[in-house]
Amino acid sequence: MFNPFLLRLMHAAELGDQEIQAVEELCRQPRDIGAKKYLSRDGDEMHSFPVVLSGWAARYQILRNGARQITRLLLPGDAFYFDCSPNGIAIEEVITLSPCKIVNITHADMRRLIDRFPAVGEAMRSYGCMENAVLASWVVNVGRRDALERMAHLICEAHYRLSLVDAHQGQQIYFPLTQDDLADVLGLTPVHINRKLQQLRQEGLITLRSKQLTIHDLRTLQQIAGFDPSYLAPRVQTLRERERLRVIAA
Amino acid sequence: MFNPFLLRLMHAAELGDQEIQAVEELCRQPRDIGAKKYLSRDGDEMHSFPVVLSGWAARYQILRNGARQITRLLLPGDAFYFDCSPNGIAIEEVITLSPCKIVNITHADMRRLIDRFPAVGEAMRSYGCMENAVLASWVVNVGRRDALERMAHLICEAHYRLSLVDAHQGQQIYFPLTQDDLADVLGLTPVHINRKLQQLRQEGLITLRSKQLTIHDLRTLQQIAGFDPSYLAPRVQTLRERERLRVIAA
DNA sequence: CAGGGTAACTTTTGATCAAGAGAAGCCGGT
DNA sequence: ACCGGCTTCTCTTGATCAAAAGTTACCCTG
Repeated sequence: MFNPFLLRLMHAAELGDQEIQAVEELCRQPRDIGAKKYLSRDGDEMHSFPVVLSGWAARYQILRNGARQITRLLLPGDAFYFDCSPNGIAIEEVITLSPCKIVNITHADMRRLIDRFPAVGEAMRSYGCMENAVLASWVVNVGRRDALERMAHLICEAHYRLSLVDAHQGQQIYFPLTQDDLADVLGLTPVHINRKLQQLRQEGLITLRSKQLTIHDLRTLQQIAGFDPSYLAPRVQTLRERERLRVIAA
Repeated sequence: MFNPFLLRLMHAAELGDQEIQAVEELCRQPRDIGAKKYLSRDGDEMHSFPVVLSGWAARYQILRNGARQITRLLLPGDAFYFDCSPNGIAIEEVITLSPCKIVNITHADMRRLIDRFPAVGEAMRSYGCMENAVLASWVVNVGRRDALERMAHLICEAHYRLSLVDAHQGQQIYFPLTQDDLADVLGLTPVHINRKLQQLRQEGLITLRSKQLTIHDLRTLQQIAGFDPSYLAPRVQTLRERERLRVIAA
């Protein structure tokens, strides 16, 4: 089993063998956890942060009127690292959307690691930039795109992000969001999601059945969404590095 | 003149005299810059990052259809640090919304500083968490709040963030956003912004004239917005530290 | 038989279009 | 430096329209 979190970091900065080994070390004891379990609750003191090694999770907020907005999707390789207020208190809830493999890394361990290997600190910063970019793209999505464009953009984003940590990823991806979840990601109602999903299906762009999403026409989907993956693109790698990445991912 | 960037970092982590001095060192050469000037353009290689010492700036994206969405407001003390793709290319544009005092810090300098003083690295991480939280709250704002609530929330956020770096801040704040800008922050049209602004005025909650915003009834505003500042709250400080902060801010 | 998905219909919110009033900067002239 | 007068942003308001939300009920499948 390869480690998608490590892969993320290697996309973000060049790591040597020692660094790689040290990161692996921290991911030793993953635990399996079911769908709809909390990884963090509002007000928790975060001595450690969860890292998703497989499965999907979501960070969200609930408003007074009961409305929910998902503010982030945690896909394999994603960490809940830049997600607490400066006083170390979790400000949002995180829930698994599917069965997941999770490892918890203490902030103390991470700090020690960064002190020893500055490159890891740089990789985390870079990872933070990526997260920040995704978040900003969500603001744009919800703020300025209509329902169909939002759906298309989300699908493109998910597909691209998954492809970064799983080379075997084809046009068929595991997509465990229910229509209710989608509504809470895109700031729409479930009924509306359904309609727009229909539209994408009718136009022959996707099929989505029992959490399997197949993309038939990525080009058109990107076209609709105005999707440009450069905001997620990994740093340019040397040939040797790319080779090593392939070995690790195998 | 105190340094709001330093203040931000001190809210985020406990810094000693040496760290403080070293940060001050990096902010030595601020430059004045007018309104509507670019601090970063799409595709720029970011060898350094701008820090806003006074004035307002905004990060935004433009869509194919010409629509603009502001994804972040840079207030005094804010840094454009977690805002490039992993390959170091700026992915969004940043423009000043008012005359600003800006200092550019090279990534190389920052890395050296962090290597020497891990506490600064921790402060930057913590600052990143705050940014991330603001971004997430914007997703919620645009995704699940109606026009009036969004306006109210933005005002509460701006007021609170400014109060963190300027102790003299009262209920009257400098608020240079035009109604067009507001529209692009909140994902609405300028016309609609105007109407909702009228409503807030008529209800006696605010006055806004020539870039001066006065908040008459913060409580009700927060009520409307469902605003809870804990996501922005600084880490708890010791009494001695708070004293020192006051001296620095004076 | 419950949860998730679909359909039809009504209502609301916010967008669009258009036109005019203020305000603020810019210019040349004294 | 001071002053009209011009241009260009901003802001304001009304009328009309479309997108998406609310509501309710039905269906399908595990």
